[in-house]
Amino acid sequence: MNDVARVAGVGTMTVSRVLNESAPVSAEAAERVYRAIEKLGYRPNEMARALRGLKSRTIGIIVPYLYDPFFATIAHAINTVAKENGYSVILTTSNEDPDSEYAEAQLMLQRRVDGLIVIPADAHRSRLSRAEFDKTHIVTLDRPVQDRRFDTVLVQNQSGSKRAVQHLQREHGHKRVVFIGLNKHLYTVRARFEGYRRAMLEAGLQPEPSFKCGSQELTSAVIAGLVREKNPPTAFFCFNNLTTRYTLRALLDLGVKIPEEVALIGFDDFELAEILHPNLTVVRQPIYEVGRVAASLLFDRIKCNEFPEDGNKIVLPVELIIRRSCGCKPSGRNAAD
Amino acid sequence: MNDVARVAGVGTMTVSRVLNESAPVSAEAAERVYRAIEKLGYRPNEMARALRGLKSRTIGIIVPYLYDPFFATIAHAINTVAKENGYSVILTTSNEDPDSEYAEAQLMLQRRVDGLIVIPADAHRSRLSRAEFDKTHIVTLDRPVQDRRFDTVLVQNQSGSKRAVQHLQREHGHKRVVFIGLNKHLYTVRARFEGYRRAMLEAGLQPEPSFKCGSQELTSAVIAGLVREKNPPTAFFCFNNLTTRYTLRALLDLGVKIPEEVALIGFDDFELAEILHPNLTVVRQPIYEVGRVAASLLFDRIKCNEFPEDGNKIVLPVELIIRRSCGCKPSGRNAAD
DNA sequence: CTGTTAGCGCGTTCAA
DNA sequence: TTGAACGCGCTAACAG
Repeated sequence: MNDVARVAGVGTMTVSRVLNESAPVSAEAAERVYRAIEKLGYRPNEMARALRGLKSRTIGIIVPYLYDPFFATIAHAINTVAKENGYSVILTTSNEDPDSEYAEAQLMLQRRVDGLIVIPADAHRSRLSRAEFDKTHIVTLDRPVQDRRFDTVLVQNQSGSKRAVQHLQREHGHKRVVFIGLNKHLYTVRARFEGYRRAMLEAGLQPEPSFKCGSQELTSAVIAGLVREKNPPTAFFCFNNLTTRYTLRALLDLGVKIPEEVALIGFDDFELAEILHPNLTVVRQPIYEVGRVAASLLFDRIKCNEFPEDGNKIVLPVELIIRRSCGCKPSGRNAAD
Repeated sequence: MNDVARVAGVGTMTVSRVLNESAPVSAEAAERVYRAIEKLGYRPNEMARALRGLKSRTIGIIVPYLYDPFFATIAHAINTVAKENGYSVILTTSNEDPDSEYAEAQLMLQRRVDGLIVIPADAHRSRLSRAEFDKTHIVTLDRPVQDRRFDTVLVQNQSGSKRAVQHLQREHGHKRVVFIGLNKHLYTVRARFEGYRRAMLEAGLQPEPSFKCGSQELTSAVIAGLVREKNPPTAFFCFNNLTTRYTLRALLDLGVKIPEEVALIGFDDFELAEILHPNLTVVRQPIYEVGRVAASLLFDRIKCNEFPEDGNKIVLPVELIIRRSCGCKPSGRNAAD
């Protein structure tokens, strides 16, 4: 910057002012500065700017995994909004481990991020509400934490699940619907199970969850056991993409026909759902939108620099996409909602 | 840091030395410093460290899109290696646009990244070799740029494609195999097409590429036209995941049976490939490995701080995963390779 | 409208 | 072994 100032024949402050448009500068001085910048290929050092005490123009994102398309899409959405706001994004993964999440969040603080967007690893053991994060804006998404101060973006997990299960019950007469979950620690598993449970209870039926479908092998074993029973389940409701895939695979290996022998609905839509045979009926969540909204919330906070007692809790709607795996005919119509 | 020094009753330099282990410090002084750090919850300001002229302990990644599982997986791999090296990652997307890529790369320089890993948007118009990047370590992957100085990680695009097409020709007797590409600008499209082309020419057959399958609609139109011909193609070779999906969807809509009426092999494996009906035969590339190797290369450069005339060019092997869509029986065996 | 002074938090250089 | 002074590149606050 000194060089620029010298070449332009002005003081460093004038250069700073030209760059930030923070104060009026005479047209000719500005012109000389621009030429000097061009000539020297000068770029301001963002580190120094941040150090000087203002904003780092950087936010952090912590997701469990990046290879999961759900999280990747969210990261993409956030990054897009960040760009629109002139921000950069530091991204890292927690591997669903609260300790790792905490360590990464601390590291981000050390890098002086202006805000943090987190998909919390474990709601119960989250340490994000510790005092050290008091002066950092935090938005959580997909899963909430207890701390009321954080803005949170969720989807209609419970009502979406309930609607899907009711579709199986009311339109297709299913009595024995089994819930396939990943594990019982995840907030989303519990919320979606609760929707399923209510639909079952309200229909006078017995909820039957399986929370041990964390791998293909486990899922295959569970499904095989179920299918071999005297009165096997006539439908499955799968918690997410992964469990849907495991269940599909297990059913395929067992030679069980969908939807003739058993019906299936999954939570979370994906690209190949309508290419699979049969097309999968799913509860679609607005993934990209979740990311966008979370990022917008964060930038609002950053702009106002407010730390409210109670953060916003935004719940985005989901949509039941009727295809064939539930037993409906290929009309391509959505559920009336 | 001043506070820590005061509480510990030492100078700031002693604190610095304890933190960096950059010089011997008496055990008792170190102990007092540790306690003061603990008490105050002190964390060093990474910005200031970076500003002081050394490393920022941050690398940048630029990928075209994040919602593409291929790129997301690579980002995940890089992030994992970065963590192992105590580095943070700034991540952004170029949207396949060289201008955007250039702008983002510049921004990363302003943030003083120690190195950059890029999936170049367009090999021909890349501006990564400009002088401003002379002092930044850059590794490219998936696609090369002309600049010989960069380390590059690629996969066997050409030989992998050739092998797949030869499998269609030799094991299943296909004569008319059509190549489905996304567009002709992408390096990977050209490389994989070249493998296909050679296989066809060596078999005395006419290569037939379609480079206009950039969307479902376009692909469906192309496939529909082809299928209606007098002697329609008996097999398709799809450039990547996306074109495979488009082609599959088009064939499905037209009611064409795979592999009975036409065979299909795609480049790049994906989770659902063995759940689809029929299971997809694919050329599998070691995605995670590509990311890992690229990151290792970058950290080697950062450690040695060398800027060689000629960078390494590493080509990772691919594997033909034989499933059912090529016409093979469901034996589950891989090709002999 | 413009330049000067000071300091953000750290690490290097030097002297004690 | 330790501390004091200086400067990395930038900008807020004040003078001019």
